[in-house]
Amino acid sequence: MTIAKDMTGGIALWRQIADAIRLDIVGGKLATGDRLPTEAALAQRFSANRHTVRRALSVLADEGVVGAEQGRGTFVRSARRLSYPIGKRTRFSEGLAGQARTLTTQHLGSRVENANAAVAAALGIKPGNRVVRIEGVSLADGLPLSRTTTWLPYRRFPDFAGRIVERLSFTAVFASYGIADYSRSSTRISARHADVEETKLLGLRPGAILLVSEAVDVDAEGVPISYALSRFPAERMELVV
Amino acid sequence: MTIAKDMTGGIALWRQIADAIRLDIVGGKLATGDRLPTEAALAQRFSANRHTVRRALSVLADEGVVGAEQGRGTFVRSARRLSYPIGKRTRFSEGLAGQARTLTTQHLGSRVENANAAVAAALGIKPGNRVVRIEGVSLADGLPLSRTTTWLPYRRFPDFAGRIVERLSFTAVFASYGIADYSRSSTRISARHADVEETKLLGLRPGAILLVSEAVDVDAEGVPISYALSRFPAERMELVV
DNA sequence: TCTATTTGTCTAATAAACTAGACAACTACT
DNA sequence: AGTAGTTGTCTAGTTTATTAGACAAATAGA
Repeated sequence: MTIAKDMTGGIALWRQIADAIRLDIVGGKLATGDRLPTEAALAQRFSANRHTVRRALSVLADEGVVGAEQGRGTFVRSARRLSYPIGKRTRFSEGLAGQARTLTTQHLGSRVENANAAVAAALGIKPGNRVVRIEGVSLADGLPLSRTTTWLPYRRFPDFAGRIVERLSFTAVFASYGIADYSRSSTRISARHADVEETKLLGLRPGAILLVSEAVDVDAEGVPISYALSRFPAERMELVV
Repeated sequence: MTIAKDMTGGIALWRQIADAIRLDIVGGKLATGDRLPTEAALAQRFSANRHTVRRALSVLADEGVVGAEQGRGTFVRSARRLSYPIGKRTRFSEGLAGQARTLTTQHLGSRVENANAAVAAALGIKPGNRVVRIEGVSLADGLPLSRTTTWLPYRRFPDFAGRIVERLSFTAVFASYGIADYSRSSTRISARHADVEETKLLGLRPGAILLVSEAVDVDAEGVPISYALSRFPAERMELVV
């Protein structure tokens, strides 16, 4: 990975270096326990000052990705990235089972609002129609994995918000509405920088990159039942189709 | 979209503002021809100086996303983002047909090398085995859409490099090896910043975000035939499953 | 024509990022 | 004990990003 020497892209040099090293680690070039090149060597590799490299390393140390030991070197601490499978039958908890010890979902709140153009198009209803909007965050072993906003048609699921706080999973609440099975109709994937709220809720550093997934689930008859906008930290997650 | 006021994340303020406005445009909040808020209003919205906003707008103007007109305001020029479909039968040219007038693929070169751990695992061969590596860039209406590196087992496809320059598509070359049909076995999707080479080849500005797709194609018997690492500019493309 | 609004351009000052060099503290090895 | 190599810390100077203010140039509408 080569990086841009001229700071004309609006990404600070220390961040480019941190991203490049993190990529070597999550990409498998450096395994857990490996010693990184010395600060001097990294400075030469990136054509940067040693202090700039140190700043990048201190960021990675704060993330828990590496750890420096005076006199010995800097070592890789942890190197795992979770995989989130996407397919016809995508279920959140099933997909990540086995990759983490504990998996929790926090419901941050919900409200009824009028559908904007994007939500209406996804759910196949008219803009302005009432929809239930649910905000949530999911965590694996205490580490935030995704920030999700879900919209559902109010007419069909008037008390969805009330039921989601009792039953823990969307699957269970859908079942309570008589929907035994549902499937994924489409998933759109994009990427962008995190904003302030996402940075806070996901425990990221400002400037982190998010994978953004927009998914529509349909019932057995093919009628849209939910539109979910999920944001995953790209440094901790990858999506698998 | 709220942005981080304190520049502690290594992303320059003008870039955060440019990203936020671009997101409003490709996300549909602003349509082609719409007038943006005035520079003063944007400065207030982002709690930044007008000059910082102007820098963000000049970047978007260079990208062709907006255009400023003295005395009148700044207007949205183009707002489209191409969708790249991913599924069991993913074919590059088919997927984008209809979204662009012209679709071209440039072959940047190829060579035979030894498979590293990642490539070997994807192709189901031993690390160190010989593989053909092919570099390419694809363009829609002259605008770069993806940068792809493909690895194939040398034993099975010794002259793949020679044939790809004559026949234009991978599908055609596979057919010349007697592979009438093939399908996508898995696709892993992640995101990161572009490096210098990718920035140049894709015609991006430093610091642009890439969607990274790692795909394995298999023949009718399920034997891996290719491992492709594609990088899409997140500002111009989204992936649809 | 006049006026309010908006983008374009210039100068200047402050804050942050980056570079440079020197030396201390610690480790591993001879 | 001595030495080479590594990370930790300090000072200082340069470049870049950001803010601040003023005014010119163009537009639209009264």
